[in-house]
Amino acid sequence: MKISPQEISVRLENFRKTSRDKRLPLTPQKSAIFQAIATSCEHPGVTEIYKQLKSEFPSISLATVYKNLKKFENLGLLVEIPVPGKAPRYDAKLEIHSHAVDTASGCVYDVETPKNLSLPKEILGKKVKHANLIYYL
Amino acid sequence: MKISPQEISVRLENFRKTSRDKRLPLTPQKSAIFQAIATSCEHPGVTEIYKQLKSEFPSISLATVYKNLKKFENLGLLVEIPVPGKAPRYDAKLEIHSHAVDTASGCVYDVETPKNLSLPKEILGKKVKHANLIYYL
DNA sequence: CTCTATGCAAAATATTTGCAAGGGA
DNA sequence: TCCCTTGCAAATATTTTGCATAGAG
Repeated sequence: MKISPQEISVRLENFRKTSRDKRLPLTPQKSAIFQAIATSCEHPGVTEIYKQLKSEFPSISLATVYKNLKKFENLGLLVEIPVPGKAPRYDAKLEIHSHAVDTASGCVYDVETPKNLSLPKEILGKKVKHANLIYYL
Repeated sequence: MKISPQEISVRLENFRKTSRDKRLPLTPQKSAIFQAIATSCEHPGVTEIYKQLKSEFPSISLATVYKNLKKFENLGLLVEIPVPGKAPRYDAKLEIHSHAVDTASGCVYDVETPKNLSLPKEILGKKVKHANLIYYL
């Protein structure tokens, strides 16, 4: 599953626009962290992002990654994808996601969401922001 | 949403049967932990379970709760419901079903699974044992 | 009797916070 | 200049592990 260059552009542009609108400084670290998520189909977690950026920013700290992820979430730029028994992953794609968890090996796979699944827009009077369908194999 | 007495019986019986089949001792703590989940529609998390059992078993340790939850999961007796930014909750309902997570309050609700959702029976050559659809509000 | 479970304490992980210095707009 | 951000270190929080003992089957 690959992300198209167009889709990546949309995500990055959205990130820059939001930063501008909220008058938030756009630092190299921030951009790199968001980009790491927006350009990846691996749904990286905190540790993966930290390790990946370590080469580009040798002095980057884990706290910076945590702080930025939290900020991005609050800004609605990304979504935390919880995976049972695993560290949460992050994704800049806001539509529904599906995962298949191999309960024996612990591996997590991306799978296509059923075409016939139409999500309710609201539940209990609240807007559905995101949905996660998890299969256990 | 309340759980019917019949449903609770089924869950507890399943728990006892599995323990017998696997020749696992059935201790009071274990039973209490499973029961706390099986009889609750609140989907308690580790801390809630621990606090709840503290009165019945003043010397129970958090480690025991963790160990048993992990064991129950491996036995397929319950399912972890991940909640973004919050501690995971647990659920003893094993059919394919859906949850709605209020990301602001952390509340977890049972909701009806869309009728039009037809799940694949197999993914990547492995049988789908269970599936969980989680909405984030 | 055998094997798993329990509970304690310690260790390992994971996440958050405070604060001084640095750097975008 | 004005804030926000960074990175370090320390503080917390969370989860796991080792081990001696207790207890179920």
